Amino acid sequence: MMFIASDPRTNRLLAGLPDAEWQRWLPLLERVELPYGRTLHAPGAALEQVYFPTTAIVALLQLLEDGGSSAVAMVGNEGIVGVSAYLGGKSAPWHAVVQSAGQAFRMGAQTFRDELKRSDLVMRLLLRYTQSLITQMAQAAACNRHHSLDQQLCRWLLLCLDRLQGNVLEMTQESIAHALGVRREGVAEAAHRLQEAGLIRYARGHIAVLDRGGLQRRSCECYAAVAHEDERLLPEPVPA
Amino acid sequence: MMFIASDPRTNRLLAGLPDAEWQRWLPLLERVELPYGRTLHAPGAALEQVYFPTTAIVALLQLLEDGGSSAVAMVGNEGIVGVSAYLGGKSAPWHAVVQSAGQAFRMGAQTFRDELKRSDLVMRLLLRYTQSLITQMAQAAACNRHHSLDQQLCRWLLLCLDRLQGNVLEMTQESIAHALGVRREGVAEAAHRLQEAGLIRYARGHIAVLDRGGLQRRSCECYAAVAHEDERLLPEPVPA
DNA sequence: GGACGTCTGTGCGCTGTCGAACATACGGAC
DNA sequence: GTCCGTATGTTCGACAGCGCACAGACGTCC
Repeated sequence: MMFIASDPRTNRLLAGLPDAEWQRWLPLLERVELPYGRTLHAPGAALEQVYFPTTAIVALLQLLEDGGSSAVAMVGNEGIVGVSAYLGGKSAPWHAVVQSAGQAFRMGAQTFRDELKRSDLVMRLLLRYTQSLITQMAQAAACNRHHSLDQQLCRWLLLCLDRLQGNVLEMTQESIAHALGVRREGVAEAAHRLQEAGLIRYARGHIAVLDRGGLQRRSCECYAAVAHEDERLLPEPVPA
Repeated sequence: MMFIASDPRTNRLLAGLPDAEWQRWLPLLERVELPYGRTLHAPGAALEQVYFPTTAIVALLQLLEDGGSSAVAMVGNEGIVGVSAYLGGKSAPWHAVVQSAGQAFRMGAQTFRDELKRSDLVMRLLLRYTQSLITQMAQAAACNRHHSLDQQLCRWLLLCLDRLQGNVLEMTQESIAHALGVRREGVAEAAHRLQEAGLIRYARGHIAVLDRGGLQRRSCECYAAVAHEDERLLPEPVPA
């Protein structure tokens, strides 16, 4: 799709690095294309690489024994995939799966840890991101309990939209169902209602958002709550 | 109830401190009695104190605009209430409410931050706890989506039990309902079934666990998953 | 241009939880 | 002993989402 090489500083964490670190990190970062569906980390497996998405979106999925799943957070150009690298657990219990294809920059986990030891400022940047991630998870827990599928679909679309340029999402109802932990049929019905209302238009894996404000009004409070905390905690996005 | 002064090192994080820090921290810690229902932190409010529970249990509740709620994590003698103090957010979006009365040791948030700057080891201890907390939240999100009220009640009782000495929990069905984000009536029915099965006995705010193994069998996998990660990430509890 | 795989649409009965209304029971205060 | 507040028991219809089964519809590859 997009073969344009994205700027590493499209990623808000990389953009938030002090100049000294930025100069040092640049040669350590490797650009990678992340195809839809690629698994970046599996639960319990040792973490080899950390990823800074620029145009890709990664979902952190908690998988259950019965095959059920639920996204606990989404990571795009505002964050990093692989927080356990610095939290100290070496592995994490969730799957990190590419939800929307795109690019990311990656760094070896050990290199990353070594870098963190050198700069307190960078560590603080990452800790703030960690709080933003926790906020997403806490909100997801409450949202899963209380809000309707329709509301959650709107939330999910908005979260994706914020992490992409443009207004078209490349994802099937099946993959959304997996992320939300609901049936595909449920997503189909909800998506149909949104299309009827003129908020989106979709076909075979392409979802065009036509009325962003309308989505926000149909969404539960969870989207705004998370977005607001992100604003508070994370570095500004770099303007295109 | 319990007027016996608990040992600060009943808290596993305090117990995991290196000796030098332990000596320095001891005079900085203040013992407090935490009555049932006390709010330690409100969402958005600046964090003044951090708490290390010893015999108390604190629930982190995500509150929604419509009055709905859901516990995103539970903090007892294995943890600390107030992670945002070191994550850098100054405040957090959830309520920290005492779910089971008992004692804790507290420290001023700024004092705590100053101490953290002095020791990398302590920081690493706290980061590992952070991962354990994240694990709880992620599991809670998936659990809220997929598991039955019965299973979740068992999980909740077991989580509480692990953080207390003895086998009696002092909590009403109402407070459990609030924590799980369900109706009191639902908890009443589920509790009745557990009592019928001989797993618990309860009356007016006292719940005696009679068959812990039975609870584990009825619980969803989420309890074991969280307990296992705690084991992996946190310092050993000190033996009584 | 035909075949096949992927993506989406739609129907059914089933079940767990909700929301509301009400009944009972224990326990401390006076 | 009486009263009142708190904790618990029970039942009702309503409904969102599930699980299943199957039917189109579009794209792609030979």
